[in-house]
Amino acid sequence: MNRQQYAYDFPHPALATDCAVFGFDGQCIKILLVKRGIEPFKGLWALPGGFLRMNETTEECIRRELHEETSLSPEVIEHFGVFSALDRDPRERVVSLAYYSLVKQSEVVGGDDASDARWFALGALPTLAFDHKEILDKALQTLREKIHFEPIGFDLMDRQFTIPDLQRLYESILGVIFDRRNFMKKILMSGVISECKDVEVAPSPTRHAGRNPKFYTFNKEAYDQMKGNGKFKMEF
Amino acid sequence: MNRQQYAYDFPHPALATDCAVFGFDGQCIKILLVKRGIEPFKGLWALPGGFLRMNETTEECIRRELHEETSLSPEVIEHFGVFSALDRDPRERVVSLAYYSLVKQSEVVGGDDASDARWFALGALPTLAFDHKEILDKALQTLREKIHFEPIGFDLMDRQFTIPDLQRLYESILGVIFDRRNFMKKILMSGVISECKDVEVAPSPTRHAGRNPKFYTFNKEAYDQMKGNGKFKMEF
DNA sequence: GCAAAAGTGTTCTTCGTACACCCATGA
DNA sequence: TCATGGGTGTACGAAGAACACTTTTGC
Repeated sequence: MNRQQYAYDFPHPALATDCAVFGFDGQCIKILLVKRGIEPFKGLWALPGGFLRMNETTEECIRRELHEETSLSPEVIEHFGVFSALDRDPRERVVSLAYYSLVKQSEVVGGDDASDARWFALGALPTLAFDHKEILDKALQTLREKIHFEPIGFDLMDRQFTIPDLQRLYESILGVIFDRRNFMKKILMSGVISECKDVEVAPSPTRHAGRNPKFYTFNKEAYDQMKGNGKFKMEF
Repeated sequence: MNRQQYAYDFPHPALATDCAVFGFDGQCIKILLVKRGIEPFKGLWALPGGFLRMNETTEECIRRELHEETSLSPEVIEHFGVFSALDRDPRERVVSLAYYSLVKQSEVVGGDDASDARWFALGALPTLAFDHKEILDKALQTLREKIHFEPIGFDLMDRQFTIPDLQRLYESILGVIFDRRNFMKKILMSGVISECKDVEVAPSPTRHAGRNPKFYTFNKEAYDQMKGNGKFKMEF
């Protein structure tokens, strides 16, 4: 294979994408990391991602890399920042476009048991390669800011979910405790969720006692309409 | 000069930055554009910006380009998006990092009279080069979303400002009309502005009649403290 | 039967909103 | 003197916050 076969009039940095993938297991928020198989930082854990190809946009790039490295094809992938410190990659100048992704439990197909991709709780993160800790911190900050005002919590829940589960999600992300009655009232009054008539969900393996909760589903049409009107309000 | 002197193992896109610069003249919000002196799109208006150099971060890049092209060194420059369509630049594959900037009237040093940089009202935009109309639209959308919950309006006002001016700014950005008394109450109750004892501002040239308004200043320390507490609230 | 979790309503307070008059200034 | 714009307070309604008991289920 030819080396140095791509030449330009002026210097070009390499352009990469990295993605902080968030998931929720019913109790707390988790991050998906992959173990690096090559140098640099071989053996360390890193955010999934890779270099941009010339025939794809940056969002296509991160979706391709995510699928290659973790078998995921999440609905929600959003750009949130640029990391361009001069020495962030020891090989050459690499600018990284940072994305976050929100995946539902039902989108996780398994396959990450014996592989080199694993979910980590926020409190038990390993040492990360490159500046990925910094990227992850900013992703978390972005997630916390957005979830105050936008209904992105639903993107982390399965299509059918219970309100107590949703409350645990919010509490896990924001690090606070809400009153059950007020939380339920606020969610129901927002008008964007509706009760499921036919529940198609297996009982959660994490449930142990207590009354069977009702299941709800997110009503995207209602949300889009209210958002268009400027009538949507859900603040935490 | 040597051509094609920079070579790599795998193809690299060019990386550029572009910035939507917002200003407020006391009546309505304006955008700073520069006239292109070279092909492609020679003679058309464009957002200020340019290619990343290898010895600077992307934020340093957009600050340098902005200073070179418009003589501005604004306090506030924020990244808000990536534009990476394959054919967005006819010369070669160029990925653009999009920034917006908020400049105070007092930061504008003049110098843009006979030059190729001009302020345009939102309703009187010329045809823009590249995909810069798309970038500007997304910048505006980002500005409108942020100003709902964050005190970025102050970044467009001089250090000392009047509440009616601030109200005009909000109304101009959001395209709505507020009740004067309620607007003033909300701003004052937020606790982040305080009345100026010694006013050092020349009377506005746009004023024509009416009582002399009071001047206020943004109290950044109070804001930072309230933001840390999670106690800050100012929603429009 | 007991512990753990989920469903449900009311009161009080706070905040948003609607609304009208007087005063200072420039033309 | 008149037109324009800025300052000020109140009353009503909606939304948020605090708060306890009952029901269902697994062990």
